[in-house]
Amino acid sequence: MAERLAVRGERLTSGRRAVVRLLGRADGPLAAAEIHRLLESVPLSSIYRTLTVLHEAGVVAPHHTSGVTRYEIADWLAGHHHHVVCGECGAVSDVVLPDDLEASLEIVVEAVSSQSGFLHDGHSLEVEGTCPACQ
Amino acid sequence: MAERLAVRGERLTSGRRAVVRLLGRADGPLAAAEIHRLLESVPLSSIYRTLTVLHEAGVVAPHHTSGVTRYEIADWLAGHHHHVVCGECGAVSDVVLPDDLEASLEIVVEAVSSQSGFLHDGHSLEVEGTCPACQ
DNA sequence: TTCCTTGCAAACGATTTGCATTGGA
DNA sequence: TCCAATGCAAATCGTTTGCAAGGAA
Repeated sequence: MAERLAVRGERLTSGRRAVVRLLGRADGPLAAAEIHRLLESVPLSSIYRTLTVLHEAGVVAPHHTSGVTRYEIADWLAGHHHHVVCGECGAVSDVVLPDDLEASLEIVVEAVSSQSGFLHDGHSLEVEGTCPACQ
Repeated sequence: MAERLAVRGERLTSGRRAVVRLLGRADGPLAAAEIHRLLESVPLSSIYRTLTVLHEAGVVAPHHTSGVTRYEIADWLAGHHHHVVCGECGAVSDVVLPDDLEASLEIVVEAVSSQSGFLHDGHSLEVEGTCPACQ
């Protein structure tokens, strides 16, 4: 993963390492502000720059919810999964599907992309709902 | 649909009607700025307010992509459908699935929500890809 | 006539950027 | 050593809001 940055002539500094470690421990995508709250020593602007670099290097993936952009470790590093988003509080939680369901989802995705003429390179199922805490 | 607003003590004015008509003609969700470009006479702030009111009344549904919020006519009025999003230019296009695929998608959604403990009230499959123009 | 809606401008929150300084390979 | 990364402050972008004036029921 470090090579992923090195190849692009970029450095894996302590600040960047801290952001990656934090995202690795999280159980859902995090917004820049949320990361900054947990990593007070790293200024917000550096977190934004780090997330941009990591995204371009394919290490993290952005995810848009209710006006804020949250990032998480990319699928190829953390494993493929989906999200449930709480319509009340905005909480996002990861869900991993059993292989058979993932397979039938893949069939649906193929259908969608062929019907639209888009070249698809990924998919994410976003389920809207109400989280246990808000119910 | 007009009643939907009337019941809430709100009015279906010419500006609001224009926004709804425009969204009805669009073949994908539109952002406030995009609507404003097509409806120059309506000030941006009124468009934002109109979209908020229409959302609360359940007439339109918000959709978050690459940092901007786009709105489209709600499923119960326009029919249930999904989106393909272009990773290059951000274009969003609607896709309607045949019943059998929609049924298998529903099974997957059930699995996701039961696994997460969320009470699910809707779903949207977001397929990321590259649109014909950007290929 | 009564409220709701509109317009405009100012306020806001999230994200980006310029520039001098620091630090990693 | 050299070039990329950092810190800070100012700028930008999408979106929201206060308030006085206009318009629908």
